[in-house]
Amino acid sequence: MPKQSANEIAVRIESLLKRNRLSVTDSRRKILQLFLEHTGAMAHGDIEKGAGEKFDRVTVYRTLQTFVDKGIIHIIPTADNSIRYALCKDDCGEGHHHDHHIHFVCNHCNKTYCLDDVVTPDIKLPRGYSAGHVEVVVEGICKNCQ
Amino acid sequence: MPKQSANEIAVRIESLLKRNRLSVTDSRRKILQLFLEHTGAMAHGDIEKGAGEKFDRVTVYRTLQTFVDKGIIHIIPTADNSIRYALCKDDCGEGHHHDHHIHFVCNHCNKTYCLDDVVTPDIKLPRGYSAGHVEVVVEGICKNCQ
DNA sequence: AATTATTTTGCAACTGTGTTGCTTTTTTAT
DNA sequence: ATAAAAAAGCAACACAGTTGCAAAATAATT
Ligand SMILES: [Mn+2]
Ligand SMILES: [Mn+2]
Ligand SMILES: [Zn+2]
Ligand SMILES: [Zn+2]
Repeated sequence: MPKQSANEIAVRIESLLKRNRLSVTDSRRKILQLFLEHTGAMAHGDIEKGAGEKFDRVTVYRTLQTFVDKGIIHIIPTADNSIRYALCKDDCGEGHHHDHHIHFVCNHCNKTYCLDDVVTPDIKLPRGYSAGHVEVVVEGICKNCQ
Repeated sequence: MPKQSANEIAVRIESLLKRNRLSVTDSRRKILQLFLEHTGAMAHGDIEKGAGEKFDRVTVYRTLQTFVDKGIIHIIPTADNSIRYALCKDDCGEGHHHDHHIHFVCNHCNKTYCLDDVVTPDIKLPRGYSAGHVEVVVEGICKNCQ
């Protein structure tokens, strides 16, 4: 994949917003850009800082919520109760997330990764239970920290 | 298993505390009792309410933290960022939790269950990643809500 | 391009959760 | 019974997240 110019990225961001019937605003552009130029997942704090204190805290909360609702980003649960967000790469849309990959939290660098190629396993539940979504978070040492 | 008398339970609680080298106090007794007479997991709020507003909020926090540290209870992560606690049934101890079961959250009654008999699956990770703990939370409809 | 309608933002104020320092009370050891 | 150690309660605080509302920005219409 050739490296994209800043302009190409901007176009891509705008089209992503329009495709989701969202007004194109500074905060949405900036926050989407952060996600695109970031590999791992981001905590709310990272995003607030990354946006350069240019936007109000409330705007960041509302923007993230909007993106989750539209299926643009998804939430990653962690044991320490600190929500992380990451871009959806599957065919998620308004009202339906289809993220079937697992998540990895590195104990060393503390980064959170979407392992898009590792699908969630089938879990055999006891009689009477029926499964909807399965969430898997693996904790360990990541590629870069070995 | 024969139904235990109130007295038998009290003895069991006290011995559990002593085994973990913890002073036997009212709050610890009461909170352990809540866990024992409860099937599912409990949120902090449930515990605070269940204890009958008899103890300070801070005491409840500190008691739960102590129990987690000692390997008496474990934390269950959820997507909505609300921590739940449940008794450890495996051989957990101070500094080492060994809870290898999965967790189930019912979308209907909103209860959280430890499925002690369902062990966490082996996850095949991409080259370079090494797994430590694996956390699985399944969301769906529970036995009682079908 | 200008006007209007709609949506989003920022601000302030508030709520809820969890933490910390310190004093008093309770529990444990002697 | 006394002394030492641990835990509880209180007050104050820090921090995350929410809400209502007026101002600003964006989108739709003329
Ligand atoms: Mn993901
Ligand atoms: Mn459990
Ligand atoms: Zn790492
Ligand atoms: Zn249920």
